[in-house]
Amino acid sequence: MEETSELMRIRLAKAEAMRAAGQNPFANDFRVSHTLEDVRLSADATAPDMNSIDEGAVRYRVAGRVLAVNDMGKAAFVRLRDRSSTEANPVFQVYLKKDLLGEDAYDQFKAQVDQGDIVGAVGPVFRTRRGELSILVERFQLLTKAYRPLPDKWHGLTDKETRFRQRYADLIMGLDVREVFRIRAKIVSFIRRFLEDRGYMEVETPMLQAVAGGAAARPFETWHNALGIPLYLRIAPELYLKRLVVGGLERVYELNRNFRNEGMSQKHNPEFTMLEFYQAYATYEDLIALTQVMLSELCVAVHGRDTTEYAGHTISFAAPFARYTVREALTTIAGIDESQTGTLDGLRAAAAERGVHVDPKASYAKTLVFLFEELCEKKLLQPTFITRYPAEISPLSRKSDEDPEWVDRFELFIAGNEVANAFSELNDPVDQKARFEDQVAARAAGDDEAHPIDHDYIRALEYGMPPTAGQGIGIDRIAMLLTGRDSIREVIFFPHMRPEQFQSGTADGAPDSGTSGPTDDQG
RNA sequence: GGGCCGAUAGCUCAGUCGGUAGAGCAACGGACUUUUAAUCCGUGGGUCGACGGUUCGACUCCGUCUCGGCUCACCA
Repeated sequence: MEETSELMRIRLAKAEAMRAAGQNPFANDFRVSHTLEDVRLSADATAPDMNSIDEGAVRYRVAGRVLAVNDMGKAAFVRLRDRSSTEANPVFQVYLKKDLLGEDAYDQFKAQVDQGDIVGAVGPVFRTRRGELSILVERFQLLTKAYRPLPDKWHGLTDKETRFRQRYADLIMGLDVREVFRIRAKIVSFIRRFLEDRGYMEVETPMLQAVAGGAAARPFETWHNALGIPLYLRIAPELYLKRLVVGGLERVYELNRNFRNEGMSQKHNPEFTMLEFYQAYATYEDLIALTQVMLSELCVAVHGRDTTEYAGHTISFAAPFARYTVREALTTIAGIDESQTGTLDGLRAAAAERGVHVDPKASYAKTLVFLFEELCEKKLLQPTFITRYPAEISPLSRKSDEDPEWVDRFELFIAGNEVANAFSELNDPVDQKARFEDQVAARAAGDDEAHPIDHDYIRALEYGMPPTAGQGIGIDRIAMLLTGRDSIREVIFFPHMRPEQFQSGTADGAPDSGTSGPTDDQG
């Protein structure tokens, strides 16, 4: 019988008492005229003291969640929070006086309202003796009874598991959390505007794909009953976006979710948000220029300046960003002799000298990139473009005109993380088919992340794709960077976690409701 | 997957070298008509993550498990 806490039972009883008195504890007949911040902005300079309120003063109709109540018997301050609340102004207080509100209404307020409830209040503004802007309440209404009590008003929610599982409670209490997601929303809308201003069209391509291509990752697999076939959640939209470029759309972008069935960490969530954009008649060099402008303007849009603080470092988005080839990075950043970076034996020797274990079966291309990731990546704090990747590990990239062993590709690193990957697109269908076949061979040899062949994509290229450059940017990582968060879970509303085990019959009785938990023999 | 750490009231935490637990906030009753984490007096609230073992006795010790955090590995 302890399924419902004492605190909740008391609140349920208060709602029942309201119903018995003909009142609705979940009313929806209150209209708001101003957010709490609107009130502050429109009245702050002019608010009179309580005894000087003009008869005809503006009446504000506000609503919000009750964060705290200071009850002084025949008067009370109620502190409200709404969508306009910020860390600078976390609550706005309204003042209830028994003589003004009326005895019945005031007694109802005291009998009905708890912290956490959502209420509406109407009245003129005034300034208290201590100088705080407040509303003198002439009408007060409980709009939504909260059955569950709020977390500690001083400490808020701190347990990360609870914060992520009950993001709603986290957002009620944590104005800094709201701010993170406001910045994230701003990032997304800025990028959309930025690309649309340059003639890009936003498109949506399949998330359920018969061939999960466009990247090297393990996909989630599902089953389509009607067609009787397996389908995969996309690991990237790349191949579909390029089909649209073949179709003549020339500048397209998609900003949406990808899914990868791989490990979770502070930097990886099974579903994550990726921007991909493609521009015909452009090269990866054009995208380098575009990316510098996009990111520095984005940073200014978010912070008002082109720098951001991350993990104790000031990251500057002032163009031009640093730029190295993979080999140059190994020389300049890891201190490997240039002569060693040109051969597999040289790379192996350099790795051995530094105590880095490399796969003895790995090719020159794989070893080169592996060593870059091991020795250089984490050191790239300021935005840095790394170019000239090996063709072998870039099956969708255009080979360099000067040297077909390399491709016209860059990755962008900031604060030690890869945030973008871009290249001039391979648009020769014969070459693309050959590269796919190499990948098929690699898969047969045990590389389960080798790219699967996509025959329809080859057919699309056979119609002719204009010379094109394309880029992917990890939006979650950009959001981490611009909000100073060290975990991807802090910038995703509902990060994936193992499902909670609920006891059957949670809130109110319903004894034989749940029990649907599989009673399996531990896996 | 490995290592380390954690799980005690609604929330934030303390605690018991083994004798079934405390504080603050929240709640409940009372006082208080300008408070600012309001204040003052009083009260209730816990299967101490789960299961097993040792023991006269386990919240505490041991084992297993669950969930989470950090970290390493993996992962463009």
